[in-house]
Amino acid sequence: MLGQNAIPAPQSDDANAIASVAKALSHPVRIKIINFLLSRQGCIGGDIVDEVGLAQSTVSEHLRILKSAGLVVGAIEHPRICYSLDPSVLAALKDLIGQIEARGGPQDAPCCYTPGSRDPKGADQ
Amino acid sequence: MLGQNAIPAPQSDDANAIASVAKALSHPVRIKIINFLLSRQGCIGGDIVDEVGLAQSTVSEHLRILKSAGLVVGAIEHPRICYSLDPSVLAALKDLIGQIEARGGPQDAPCCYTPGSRDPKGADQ
DNA sequence: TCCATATATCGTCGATTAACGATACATGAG
DNA sequence: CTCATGTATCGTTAATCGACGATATATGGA
Repeated sequence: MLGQNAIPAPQSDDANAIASVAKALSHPVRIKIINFLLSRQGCIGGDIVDEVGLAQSTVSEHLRILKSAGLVVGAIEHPRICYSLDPSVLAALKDLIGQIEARGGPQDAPCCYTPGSRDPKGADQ
Repeated sequence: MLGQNAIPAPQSDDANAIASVAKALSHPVRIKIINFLLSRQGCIGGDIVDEVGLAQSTVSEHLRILKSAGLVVGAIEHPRICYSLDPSVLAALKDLIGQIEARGGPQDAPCCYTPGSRDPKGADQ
């Protein structure tokens, strides 16, 4: 937990960008599509429709979301589209995760600005 | 509604877990809250309500979402709650991002299984 | 030319989300 | 006990999402 002062905390500009990428990742079907793209060396046609058990139009919509988030690009092949992953938009999210991990768990944080009270016990909710 | 219920897809469990965490990160206000928690050494009371410009009940709801995703824990202090970050649930998402980044951009992937066609140009929409 | 294949788009419907104000709940202070 | 403070919950409403079938579009092949 040392180097993170070299990395400036993402400001409200980045909040929207990070949230957009996270939103694209926030559906199990889209995670499955990404895993499927990872399991092949970068290209698939409509095998994705078989992989997830949903209608073709639904899968196309999920692919549209992934593409508009920049996570997936589609190169036009024959009548097919060749989909592949583009990691560049993940940098800010990865950085945020790194910052969170860099600070360790909540047990490391001595609880804060109460004048004269006892130690914080791990109470949730 | 018979989609991914009983499908024996390999990483089905993982997909749900990753999507849940990503969903908690998929709103700009929640990213701002996380950034605010990062900017302090782990603890705040209701300063979050001042930071984001929303109603107290709305902020409480966002905190509830972050807590139920496991990203934030709250230790009860005086009348306040001491919030802090818990990085442990981020491991799977971080791993997925690492896998995507490890494979490089789509330009590295020679496009796939079309028998005798030319190179794929970057056609996106 | 016409057909088959692969993908995208449209319209709809039910479910979920995000926001708010009002109010309830706990607890330390006086 | 009563009040003030900080947080959570409830009820509502508008907006967005996820899924579907039907249909449109593009293009290679017969």
